[in-house]
Amino acid sequence: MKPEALTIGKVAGRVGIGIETIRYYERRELISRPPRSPAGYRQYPAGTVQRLRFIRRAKELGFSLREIKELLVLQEDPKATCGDVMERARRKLGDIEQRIEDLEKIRHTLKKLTDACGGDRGSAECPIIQAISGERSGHNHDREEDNQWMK
Amino acid sequence: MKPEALTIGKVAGRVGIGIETIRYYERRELISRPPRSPAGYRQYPAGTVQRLRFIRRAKELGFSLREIKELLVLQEDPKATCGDVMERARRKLGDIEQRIEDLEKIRHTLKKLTDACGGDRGSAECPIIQAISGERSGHNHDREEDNQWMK
DNA sequence: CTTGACCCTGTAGTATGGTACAGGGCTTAT
DNA sequence: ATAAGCCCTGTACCATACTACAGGGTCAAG
Repeated sequence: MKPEALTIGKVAGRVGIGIETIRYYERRELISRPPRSPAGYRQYPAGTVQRLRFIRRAKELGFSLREIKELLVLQEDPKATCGDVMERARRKLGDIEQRIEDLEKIRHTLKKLTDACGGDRGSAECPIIQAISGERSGHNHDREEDNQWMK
Repeated sequence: MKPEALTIGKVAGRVGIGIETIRYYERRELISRPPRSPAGYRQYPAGTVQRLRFIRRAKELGFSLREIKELLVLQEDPKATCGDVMERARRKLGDIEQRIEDLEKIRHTLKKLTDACGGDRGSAECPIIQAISGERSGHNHDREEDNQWMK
């Protein structure tokens, strides 16, 4: 008896994900089709648990399943280099930094808006509503679309 | 002839969105069903253009269509106060700040990882791959799930 | 030998925010 | 009067990452 042969439920338990998720990953080809028991049950080698943890952590780093699949291919390709991996990590880093920047702009605008609002008044006169409506107090009548009001 | 009565195409053009999007917003009840011409064409009052711009800008601030609908309801409710609006804006601000924080953690980890990688070596020995795999060099064998490896 | 816990496939639904037809009807300029 | 260019409804599809059945088979304990 090998130390291997985990049922899907055991694997799910060890990784901390659902059974359906594992089958989903199989369909998405992030893990390969495991051998089957005579009854047709999936029999996973211990390595699958590692692989699924890899997937989970890569997800936490913001990689999509599609990107994780690429990473897994690289990991197993003897011709692939560390540089290939780094390139992807760097691209993702750039991605993340861009998203942070975008969110910072939003944060800034939202902060200005909430600070400008006393909380009294009716909602129609609310400076927040008015700002979103485009009635900027600085009476600049925008020249048709393409304004970047959040600045 | 009133100054009103815009066809859906004109409205879409003025706002800079697609016709299908406007019909989608109608289904989502972000805009109300406009009156129809004898032939069944939608006839929009000029206010709809403003309303759609409101929607677009609120979207830029990170509000979902569901939340925007709430905002639009507040805007039209005479009993609603500015405080109701501010509450939503503040919640969204908190949201955004949380997302920024999460992304900062990711950014930090990703930066460490890319810095640790020379670009030489095969992909299997890549420190990035190894870190995601859970083979931390600091040989701390994690006690089964619930580790926060990104710290 | 029965019961409950587990496994199987296949399909469909969730949420989000649209986009893309198909198969018609209307309008407008020539 | 005819063709281009609008408009209509209804349905299906895109991506993302699952989740939830239905309807069945299998396995282990008592």
